[in-house]
Amino acid sequence: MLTIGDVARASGLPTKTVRYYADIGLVKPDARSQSGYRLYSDIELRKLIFVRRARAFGFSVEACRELLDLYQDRDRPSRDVKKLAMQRIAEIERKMRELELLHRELSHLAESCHGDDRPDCPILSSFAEDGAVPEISEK
Amino acid sequence: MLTIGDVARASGLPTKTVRYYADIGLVKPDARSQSGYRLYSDIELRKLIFVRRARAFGFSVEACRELLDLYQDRDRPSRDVKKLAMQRIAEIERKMRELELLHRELSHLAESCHGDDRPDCPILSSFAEDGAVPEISEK
DNA sequence: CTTGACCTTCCAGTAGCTGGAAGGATTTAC
DNA sequence: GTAAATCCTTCCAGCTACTGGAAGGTCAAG
Repeated sequence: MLTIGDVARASGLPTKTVRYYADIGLVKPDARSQSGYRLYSDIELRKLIFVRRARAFGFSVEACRELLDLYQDRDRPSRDVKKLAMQRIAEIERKMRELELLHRELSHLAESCHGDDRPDCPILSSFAEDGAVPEISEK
Repeated sequence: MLTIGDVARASGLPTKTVRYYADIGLVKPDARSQSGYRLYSDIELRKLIFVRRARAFGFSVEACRELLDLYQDRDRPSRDVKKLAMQRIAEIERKMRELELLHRELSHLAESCHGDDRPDCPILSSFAEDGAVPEISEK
Protein backbone atom coordinates (compact mmCIF):
# COMPACT_ATOMS: atom_id res chain seq x y z
CA MET A 1 0.00 0.00 0.00
CA LEU A 2 1.14 3.51 -0.83
CA THR A 3 0.97 6.66 1.24
CA ILE A 4 -0.40 9.88 -0.16
CA GLY A 5 3.09 11.15 -0.90
CA ASP A 6 3.87 8.00 -2.85
CA VAL A 7 0.83 8.27 -5.08
CA ALA A 8 1.34 11.99 -5.46
CA ARG A 9 4.85 11.39 -6.82
CA ALA A 10 3.73 8.48 -8.96
CA SER A 11 0.73 10.24 -10.43
CA GLY A 12 2.29 13.62 -10.88
CA LEU A 13 -0.43 15.30 -8.84
CA PRO A 14 0.27 17.54 -5.84
CA THR A 15 -0.37 15.86 -2.49
CA LYS A 16 -2.95 18.52 -1.73
CA THR A 17 -4.84 17.64 -4.84
CA VAL A 18 -4.86 13.92 -4.05
CA ARG A 19 -6.26 14.78 -0.63
CA TYR A 20 -8.82 17.03 -2.26
CA TYR A 21 -9.89 14.26 -4.64
CA ALA A 22 -10.32 11.99 -1.63
CA ASP A 23 -12.41 14.64 0.14
CA ILE A 24 -14.79 15.05 -2.77
CA GLY A 25 -15.00 11.31 -3.26
CA LEU A 26 -13.42 11.27 -6.70
CA VAL A 27 -10.60 8.86 -5.83
CA LYS A 28 -10.76 7.56 -2.31
CA PRO A 29 -7.95 5.73 -0.50
CA ASP A 30 -8.49 2.02 0.01
CA ALA A 31 -7.81 2.23 3.71
CA ARG A 32 -6.32 4.14 6.58
CA SER A 33 -3.30 3.09 8.59
CA GLN A 34 -3.57 2.78 12.35
CA SER A 35 -2.31 6.30 12.68
CA GLY A 36 -4.82 7.61 10.17
CA TYR A 37 -2.61 7.83 7.07
CA ARG A 38 -4.41 7.40 3.76
CA LEU A 39 -3.34 4.19 2.04
CA TYR A 40 -3.71 3.65 -1.70
CA SER A 41 -3.55 0.54 -3.84
CA ASP A 42 -2.16 0.39 -7.36
CA ILE A 43 -5.72 0.51 -8.65
CA GLU A 44 -6.40 3.82 -7.00
CA LEU A 45 -3.06 5.12 -8.20
CA ARG A 46 -4.10 4.21 -11.73
CA LYS A 47 -7.32 6.16 -11.24
CA LEU A 48 -5.37 9.20 -10.09
CA ILE A 49 -3.23 9.03 -13.20
CA PHE A 50 -6.37 8.64 -15.27
CA VAL A 51 -7.89 11.72 -13.67
CA ARG A 52 -4.77 13.77 -14.18
CA ARG A 53 -4.86 12.97 -17.88
CA ALA A 54 -8.57 13.63 -18.24
CA ARG A 55 -8.14 16.95 -16.43
CA ALA A 56 -5.24 17.78 -18.75
CA PHE A 57 -7.76 17.50 -21.58
CA GLY A 58 -9.89 20.02 -19.76
CA PHE A 59 -12.61 17.68 -18.52
CA SER A 60 -14.30 19.02 -15.40
CA VAL A 61 -14.02 17.08 -12.19
CA GLU A 62 -17.65 16.02 -12.62
CA ALA A 63 -16.92 14.78 -16.12
CA CYS A 64 -13.92 12.93 -14.71
CA ARG A 65 -16.25 11.21 -12.31
CA GLU A 66 -18.33 9.95 -15.22
CA LEU A 67 -15.26 8.99 -17.17
CA LEU A 68 -13.91 7.06 -14.19
CA ASP A 69 -17.22 5.23 -13.90
CA LEU A 70 -17.03 4.29 -17.55
CA TYR A 71 -13.38 3.36 -17.17
CA GLN A 72 -14.31 0.89 -14.45
CA ASP A 73 -17.33 -0.51 -16.28
CA ARG A 74 -16.18 -3.40 -18.43
CA ASP A 75 -19.52 -3.39 -20.25
CA ARG A 76 -19.54 0.31 -21.06
CA PRO A 77 -20.68 1.29 -24.52
CA SER A 78 -17.92 3.36 -26.12
CA ARG A 79 -20.78 5.54 -27.30
CA ASP A 80 -21.05 7.00 -23.82
CA VAL A 81 -17.39 7.90 -23.69
CA LYS A 82 -17.49 9.42 -27.14
CA LYS A 83 -20.48 11.52 -26.14
CA LEU A 84 -18.53 13.09 -23.26
CA ALA A 85 -15.58 13.69 -25.55
CA MET A 86 -17.79 15.33 -28.17
CA GLN A 87 -19.31 17.59 -25.54
CA ARG A 88 -15.86 18.65 -24.45
CA ILE A 89 -14.85 19.23 -28.06
CA ALA A 90 -17.91 21.43 -28.58
CA GLU A 91 -16.99 23.38 -25.48
CA ILE A 92 -13.45 23.86 -26.76
CA GLU A 93 -14.75 25.03 -30.10
CA ARG A 94 -17.06 27.54 -28.47
CA LYS A 95 -14.21 28.97 -26.44
CA MET A 96 -11.99 29.10 -29.49
CA ARG A 97 -14.59 31.09 -31.38
CA GLU A 98 -14.94 33.50 -28.47
CA LEU A 99 -11.21 34.00 -28.23
CA GLU A 100 -10.87 34.49 -31.96
CA LEU A 101 -13.48 37.23 -31.86
CA LEU A 102 -11.76 38.95 -28.94
CA HIS A 103 -8.41 38.61 -30.63
CA ARG A 104 -9.65 40.12 -33.86
CA GLU A 105 -11.33 43.08 -32.21
CA LEU A 106 -8.65 43.82 -29.68
CA SER A 107 -5.84 43.47 -32.22
CA HIS A 108 -7.66 45.90 -34.45
CA LEU A 109 -7.87 48.44 -31.63
CA ALA A 110 -4.28 47.92 -30.57
CA GLU A 111 -3.00 48.33 -34.11
CA SER A 112 -4.65 51.70 -34.45
CA CYS A 113 -3.17 52.90 -31.15
CA HIS A 114 0.03 54.89 -31.55
CA GLY A 115 1.48 53.58 -28.33
CA ASP A 116 3.55 56.69 -27.66
CA ASP A 117 3.52 59.68 -25.32
CA ARG A 118 0.30 61.13 -26.68
CA PRO A 119 -2.84 60.55 -24.63
CA ASP A 120 -5.33 59.87 -27.42
CA CYS A 121 -6.04 56.18 -27.70
CA PRO A 122 -8.67 54.32 -29.71
CA ILE A 123 -8.73 51.52 -27.15
CA LEU A 124 -9.89 53.80 -24.36
CA SER A 125 -12.20 55.59 -26.76
CA SER A 126 -13.78 52.32 -27.72
CA PHE A 127 -14.40 51.38 -24.10
CA ALA A 128 -15.75 54.82 -23.35
CA GLU A 129 -17.89 55.61 -26.35
CA ASP A 130 -18.64 52.65 -28.57
CA GLY A 131 -21.82 50.71 -28.61
CA ALA A 132 -20.82 47.30 -29.90
CA VAL A 133 -18.81 45.03 -27.68
CA PRO A 134 -17.94 41.35 -28.02
CA GLU A 135 -20.45 38.98 -26.51
CA ILE A 136 -18.78 36.67 -24.08
CA SER A 137 -19.62 34.11 -21.50
CA GLU A 138 -15.99 33.16 -20.72
CA LYS A 139 -16.57 30.05 -18.70
CA MET B 1 -28.15 61.47 -8.95
CA LEU B 2 -28.97 57.91 -9.89
CA THR B 3 -29.77 54.95 -7.68
CA ILE B 4 -28.05 51.63 -8.11
CA GLY B 5 -30.97 50.27 -10.12
CA ASP B 6 -30.74 53.21 -12.48
CA VAL B 7 -27.05 52.77 -13.22
CA ALA B 8 -27.51 49.02 -13.47
CA ARG B 9 -30.10 49.48 -16.21
CA ALA B 10 -28.11 52.22 -17.91
CA SER B 11 -24.83 50.32 -17.85
CA GLY B 12 -26.19 46.88 -18.63
CA LEU B 13 -24.62 45.42 -15.49
CA PRO B 14 -26.57 43.46 -12.87
CA THR B 15 -27.32 45.43 -9.73
CA LYS B 16 -25.38 42.87 -7.73
CA THR B 17 -22.32 43.49 -9.85
CA VAL B 18 -22.52 47.26 -9.44
CA ARG B 19 -22.70 46.74 -5.69
CA TYR B 20 -19.75 44.37 -5.92
CA TYR B 21 -17.70 46.91 -7.85
CA ALA B 22 -18.49 49.44 -5.13
CA ASP B 23 -17.41 46.97 -2.44
CA ILE B 24 -14.05 46.31 -4.06
CA GLY B 25 -13.53 50.00 -4.75
CA LEU B 26 -13.54 49.72 -8.52
CA VAL B 27 -16.38 52.17 -9.11
CA LYS B 28 -17.66 53.79 -5.95
CA PRO B 29 -20.90 55.74 -5.64
CA ASP B 30 -20.50 59.50 -5.27
CA ALA B 31 -22.65 59.63 -2.18
CA ARG B 32 -25.26 57.94 -0.04
CA SER B 33 -28.80 59.18 0.45
CA GLN B 34 -30.07 59.83 3.97
CA SER B 35 -31.50 56.33 4.02
CA GLY B 36 -28.24 54.81 2.89
CA TYR B 37 -28.98 54.32 -0.82
CA ARG B 38 -25.96 54.44 -3.11
CA LEU B 39 -26.09 57.50 -5.38
CA TYR B 40 -24.17 57.70 -8.66
CA SER B 41 -23.34 60.62 -10.91
CA ASP B 42 -23.15 60.44 -14.69
CA ILE B 43 -19.38 60.24 -14.39
CA GLU B 44 -19.55 57.07 -12.34
CA LEU B 45 -22.14 55.64 -14.69
CA ARG B 46 -19.71 56.24 -17.53
CA LYS B 47 -17.05 54.35 -15.60
CA LEU B 48 -19.39 51.43 -15.11
CA ILE B 49 -20.07 51.30 -18.82
CA PHE B 50 -16.34 51.50 -19.45
CA VAL B 51 -15.72 48.61 -17.11
CA ARG B 52 -18.43 46.50 -18.67
CA ARG B 53 -16.79 46.94 -22.07
CA ALA B 54 -13.29 46.29 -20.82
CA ARG B 55 -14.55 43.15 -19.06
CA ALA B 56 -16.24 42.07 -22.28
CA PHE B 57 -12.77 42.11 -23.84
CA GLY B 58 -11.65 39.78 -21.09
CA PHE B 59 -9.63 42.24 -19.04
CA SER B 60 -9.45 41.21 -15.39
CA VAL B 61 -10.95 43.43 -12.76
CA GLU B 62 -7.43 44.44 -11.75
CA ALA B 63 -6.60 45.36 -15.33
CA CYS B 64 -9.86 47.32 -15.45
CA ARG B 65 -8.66 49.26 -12.45
CA GLU B 66 -5.52 50.25 -14.33
CA LEU B 67 -7.47 51.04 -17.47
CA LEU B 68 -9.86 53.22 -15.49
CA ASP B 69 -6.92 55.10 -14.02
CA LEU B 70 -5.54 55.68 -17.49
CA TYR B 71 -8.99 56.63 -18.72
CA GLN B 72 -9.17 59.33 -16.08
CA ASP B 73 -5.64 60.56 -16.63
CA ARG B 74 -5.69 63.24 -19.30
CA ASP B 75 -1.90 63.10 -19.57
CA ARG B 76 -1.67 59.34 -20.00
CA PRO B 77 0.74 58.04 -22.59
CA SER B 78 -1.20 55.83 -24.99
CA ARG B 79 1.84 53.56 -24.70
CA ASP B 80 0.60 52.43 -21.29
CA VAL B 81 -2.83 51.53 -22.61
CA LYS B 82 -1.36 49.70 -25.55
CA LYS B 83 0.87 47.74 -23.23
CA LEU B 84 -2.11 46.43 -21.29
CA ALA B 85 -3.88 45.59 -24.53
CA MET B 86 -0.85 43.73 -25.85
CA GLN B 87 -0.61 41.75 -22.64
CA ARG B 88 -4.25 40.77 -22.98
CA ILE B 89 -3.68 39.83 -26.62
CA ALA B 90 -0.75 37.64 -25.63
CA GLU B 91 -2.92 35.96 -23.03
CA ILE B 92 -5.63 35.33 -25.60
CA GLU B 93 -3.09 33.89 -28.00
CA ARG B 94 -1.72 31.58 -25.35
CA LYS B 95 -5.17 30.29 -24.56
CA MET B 96 -5.94 29.84 -28.22
CA ARG B 97 -2.84 27.76 -28.71
CA GLU B 98 -3.76 25.63 -25.72
CA LEU B 99 -7.26 25.07 -26.97
CA GLU B 100 -6.04 24.25 -30.45
CA LEU B 101 -3.75 21.60 -29.04
CA LEU B 102 -6.53 20.09 -26.95
CA HIS B 103 -8.89 20.21 -29.88
CA ARG B 104 -6.45 18.46 -32.17
CA GLU B 105 -5.64 15.70 -29.72
CA LEU B 106 -9.12 15.11 -28.43
CA SER B 107 -10.62 15.15 -31.93
CA HIS B 108 -8.09 12.60 -32.99
CA LEU B 109 -9.06 10.34 -30.10
CA ALA B 110 -12.78 10.84 -30.66
CA GLU B 111 -12.48 10.07 -34.34
CA SER B 112 -10.88 6.76 -33.67
CA CYS B 113 -13.59 5.80 -31.18
CA HIS B 114 -16.34 3.66 -32.66
CA GLY B 115 -18.97 5.20 -30.46
CA ASP B 116 -21.15 2.11 -30.41
CA ASP B 117 -22.10 -0.67 -27.98
CA ARG B 118 -18.62 -2.10 -27.76
CA PRO B 119 -16.58 -1.27 -24.68
CA ASP B 120 -13.16 -0.74 -26.25
CA CYS B 121 -12.39 2.92 -26.56
CA PRO B 122 -9.15 4.70 -27.48
CA ILE B 123 -10.15 7.70 -25.39
CA LEU B 124 -10.23 5.70 -22.19
CA SER B 125 -7.15 3.79 -23.24
CA SER B 126 -5.32 7.02 -23.75
CA PHE B 127 -6.23 8.29 -20.31
CA ALA B 128 -5.31 4.96 -18.75
CA GLU B 129 -2.14 3.97 -20.53
CA ASP B 130 -0.54 6.73 -22.53
CA GLY B 131 2.38 8.75 -21.40
CA ALA B 132 2.05 12.02 -23.28
CA VAL B 133 -0.70 14.39 -22.31
CA PRO B 134 -1.28 17.99 -23.33
CA GLU B 135 0.39 20.55 -21.11
CA ILE B 136 -2.12 23.01 -19.80
CA SER B 137 -2.39 25.80 -17.34
CA GLU B 138 -6.01 26.71 -18.26
CA LYS B 139 -6.36 30.00 -16.47
C1' DC C 1 -52.60 52.39 4.74
C1' DT C 2 -51.10 48.81 2.38
C1' DT C 3 -48.90 46.75 -1.50
C1' DG C 4 -45.07 46.25 -4.35
C1' DA C 5 -40.84 47.63 -6.01
C1' DC C 6 -36.87 49.20 -4.52
C1' DC C 7 -32.87 49.50 -1.43
C1' DT C 8 -29.67 47.84 2.52
C1' DT C 9 -26.29 44.35 4.81
C1' DC C 10 -24.52 39.90 5.52
C1' DC C 11 -23.65 35.05 4.57
C1' DA C 12 -22.88 31.30 1.54
C1' DG C 13 -21.74 29.09 -2.70
C1' DT C 14 -19.67 28.49 -7.39
C1' DA C 15 -14.46 25.39 -9.49
C1' DG C 16 -10.60 23.41 -8.31
C1' DC C 17 -7.55 23.73 -5.93
C1' DT C 18 -3.53 25.99 -2.83
C1' DG C 19 -1.30 27.83 1.40
C1' DG C 20 -0.66 27.69 6.06
C1' DA C 21 -1.19 26.60 11.01
C1' DA C 22 -1.13 23.28 14.71
C1' DG C 23 -0.06 18.94 16.00
C1' DG C 24 0.80 13.65 15.68
C1' DA C 25 3.72 9.72 13.26
C1' DT C 26 7.64 7.83 11.30
C1' DT C 27 12.15 7.59 9.70
C1' DT C 28 16.96 8.79 9.60
C1' DA C 29 21.25 10.45 11.60
C1' DC C 30 24.36 10.43 15.04
C1' DG D 1 18.36 6.21 22.41
C1' DT D 2 16.97 10.34 21.01
C1' DA D 3 16.64 14.44 18.31
C1' DA D 4 15.87 16.35 13.92
C1' DA D 5 13.83 16.02 9.60
C1' DT D 6 10.23 14.61 7.03
C1' DC D 7 5.96 12.92 6.59
C1' DC D 8 1.17 12.73 7.72
C1' DT D 9 -3.37 14.56 9.79
C1' DT D 10 -7.36 18.13 10.16
C1' DC D 11 -9.23 22.57 9.63
C1' DC D 12 -9.60 27.20 7.95
C1' DA D 13 -8.86 30.76 4.64
C1' DG D 14 -8.21 32.58 0.08
C1' DC D 15 -8.03 32.82 -4.99
C1' DT D 16 -11.73 35.17 -9.46
C1' DA D 17 -15.75 37.57 -10.25
C1' DC D 18 -19.53 37.34 -9.19
C1' DT D 19 -24.57 35.34 -7.86
C1' DG D 20 -28.40 33.86 -4.84
C1' DG D 21 -30.94 34.41 -0.89
C1' DA D 22 -32.52 35.92 3.71
C1' DA D 23 -33.97 39.55 6.79
C1' DG D 24 -35.26 43.95 7.01
C1' DG D 25 -35.63 49.23 5.93
C1' DT D 26 -37.62 52.84 2.32
C1' DC D 27 -40.39 54.97 -1.00
C1' DA D 28 -44.11 55.97 -4.58
C1' DA D 29 -48.71 54.70 -6.11
C1' DG D 30 -53.45 53.54 -5.48
